[in-house]
Amino acid sequence: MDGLDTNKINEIIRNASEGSRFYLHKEKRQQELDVKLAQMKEAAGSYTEDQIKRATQQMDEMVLELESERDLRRTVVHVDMDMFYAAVEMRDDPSLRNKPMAVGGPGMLSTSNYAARRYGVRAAMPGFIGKKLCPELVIVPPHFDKYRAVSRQVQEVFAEYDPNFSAMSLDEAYLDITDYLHNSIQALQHESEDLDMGSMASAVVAEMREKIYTKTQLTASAGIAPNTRLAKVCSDMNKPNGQFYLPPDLERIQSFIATLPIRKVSGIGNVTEQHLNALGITQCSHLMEKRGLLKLLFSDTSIHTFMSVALGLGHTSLSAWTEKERKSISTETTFKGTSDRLTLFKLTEDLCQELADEMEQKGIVGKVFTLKIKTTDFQVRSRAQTLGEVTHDPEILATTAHRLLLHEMNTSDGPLSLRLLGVRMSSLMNAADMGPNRQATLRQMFSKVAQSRVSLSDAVTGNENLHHSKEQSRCMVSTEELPAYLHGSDEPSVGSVQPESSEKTKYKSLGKSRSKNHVKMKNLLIDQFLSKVSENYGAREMEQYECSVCGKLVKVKNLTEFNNHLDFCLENSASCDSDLDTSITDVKKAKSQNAHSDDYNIKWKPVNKHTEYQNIQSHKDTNTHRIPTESVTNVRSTSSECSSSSQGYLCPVCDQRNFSDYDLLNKHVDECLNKSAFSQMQREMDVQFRRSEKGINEMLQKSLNAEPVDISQPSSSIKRKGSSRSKKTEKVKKVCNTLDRYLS
DNA sequence: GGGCGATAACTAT
DNA sequence: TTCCAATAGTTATCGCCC
Repeated sequence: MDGLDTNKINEIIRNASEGSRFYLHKEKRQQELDVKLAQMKEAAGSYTEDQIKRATQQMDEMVLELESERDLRRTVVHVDMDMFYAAVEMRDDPSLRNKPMAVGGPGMLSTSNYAARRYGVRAAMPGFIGKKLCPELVIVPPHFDKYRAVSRQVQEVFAEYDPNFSAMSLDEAYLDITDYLHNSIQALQHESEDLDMGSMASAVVAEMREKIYTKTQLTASAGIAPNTRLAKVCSDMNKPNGQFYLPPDLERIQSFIATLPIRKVSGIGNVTEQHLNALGITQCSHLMEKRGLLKLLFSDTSIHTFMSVALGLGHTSLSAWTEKERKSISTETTFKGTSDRLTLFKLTEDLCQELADEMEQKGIVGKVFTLKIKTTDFQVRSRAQTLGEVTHDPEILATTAHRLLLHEMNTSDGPLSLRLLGVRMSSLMNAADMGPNRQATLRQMFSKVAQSRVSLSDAVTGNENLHHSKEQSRCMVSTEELPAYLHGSDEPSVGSVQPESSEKTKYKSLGKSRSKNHVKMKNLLIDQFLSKVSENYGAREMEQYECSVCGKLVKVKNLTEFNNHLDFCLENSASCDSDLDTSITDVKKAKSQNAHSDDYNIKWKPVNKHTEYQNIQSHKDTNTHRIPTESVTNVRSTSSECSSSSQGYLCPVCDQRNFSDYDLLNKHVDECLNKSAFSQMQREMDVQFRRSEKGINEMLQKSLNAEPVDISQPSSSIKRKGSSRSKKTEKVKKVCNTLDRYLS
């Protein structure tokens, strides 16, 4: 690209973008970087000679170690199709061949042909600027299906030389042709005496490029070197339609590397280049010269990379390098900026569906969900949440995404106006590795509830730290807001405790297929639970206790909650007359009667285990608490006379009992949830919640006889429940507790 | 204080 | 007349735990 008037090009680009939000943002970023660079320079100047000398010695050890791992035995090829997308378009439309053209859209160009590059039009440039640089520029929309088809043809050629080649993208791949060369040389040795590996490699690669051309009418460039890093640099040396061979010779490599501009190295981009430039490092040999300074200024990972570059080292095994498992999967979309909540929620949901589909198709599930947003001012933010379990369920992703998005909306100054939304899943694993029980079991569901509570509160706490907002308690995501926004309603039902109204419509409308019913059901439970927790408790820390009765780790807000859990556990295993089961069975029988009973005025009968539980207080410094075993062993010995297994478990969905085994019940409930229509299920569950709550309450009233004790308080200031809370709050809290019990 | 998981931002292509 | 992407890996930082 000699003779390019870069000054003129830069001026046109500046004129075209100056004043735009994008440009302003870019300038701001550069200013921030400049500050960092200045700080770095200052730090660099402050080191004494002695410090640098010592750092250099330390680096020498690293260099020795790296050098000892040098392997020059492999012949690696990097093949890169020339201006791939543009080349395909030009091949298929001869009228484009002599014109400056680019593939892309008005928003962004993917590739340009060499005619266009003369005007400064290149990849990653917006189309309108391309037009400014070159008014006659033809912009062709991309045809990915076509590129994929061509790519397959090219890869067929690659496979002839290395069946285990690594495709980096549609137009780029690494090949290890060492074995191919050995075989060829053996086959040819009878004919010629002086076959050296170098000319053989060059000939083989030239032949490969020729085959590609014959097959596709497209040219490729290639680099041949002892490792991937060098091969990549070499493929750029004689572009287009050329190749470059760097022999496996230490001296040749060193001289090749020495004058190589650092920016030519894959992995060193704009920002890293600026960092290094600030220290006077412009070519690779400088990296070695200033290694002491680098050691003092950069992270271990960075200096390791820098030294590898300086030595001309790289990967020599493609399989070890590229066959790493995928670490994340994502999708994102840019749109005309909007602050319309309904639109943003809908978009988010669509993205989640898309991501879920792709994950399902690839057979992967993930555990960490990340929402990415870009404001109309080009500010990029990401918000992540770790899910209770691995999944690729679109509903779970969407629910999580909505929570995070809503939180951003609530914490933003003024309306949140976005131009990009993205969703990403990481911590991936193969869906097949999840084992036979792919559906969430009830047990998992319970743990999911607990974990969601923790994650959510963590997420919010994280945000508090970020924004230092004083209004954070208000920011606790109320999932009850979602349906209102999703349906365009003006009235988010924040704060209302009416499980029958808002949530039901929400999930009904989200529901698309019956097979997803169980997930919806679980989401519903979680959301009901979460919204109430969030509303009443704010984002407080959860604590974990080990229940000596059921043996599970129970996550609770405070000891009172755990107290309640223990009571339930103890009562449940000790109860010979099966009050609980009866109460749940009664639910079904009576479900037509007074389904909307609003009786939340449960009078929790006292649990006079105060003295026993006080011991727990001393363990409060850790997050996991263990109940003194003596205090429960007694209870257990009495209860063992009448274990729950002899009683059987009741399916809360269909009324079938006789499940002697918890896991059997679990499976059955999942099936049940699948079978029934969702809306009906929800109605039933709602009724069951209340009835079982009532039943539990009655049961407790019968069997317990002291006032409840809030043991999170010092014994001298034991409070009666509700004494310091409003009636409504108290009521809601009880619903929460009941739900907790029900789930446990 | 090291190891590690969670989260957010950065960087490269 | 308008008008600057999409995807994924890496790194930094914080808090928790031992």
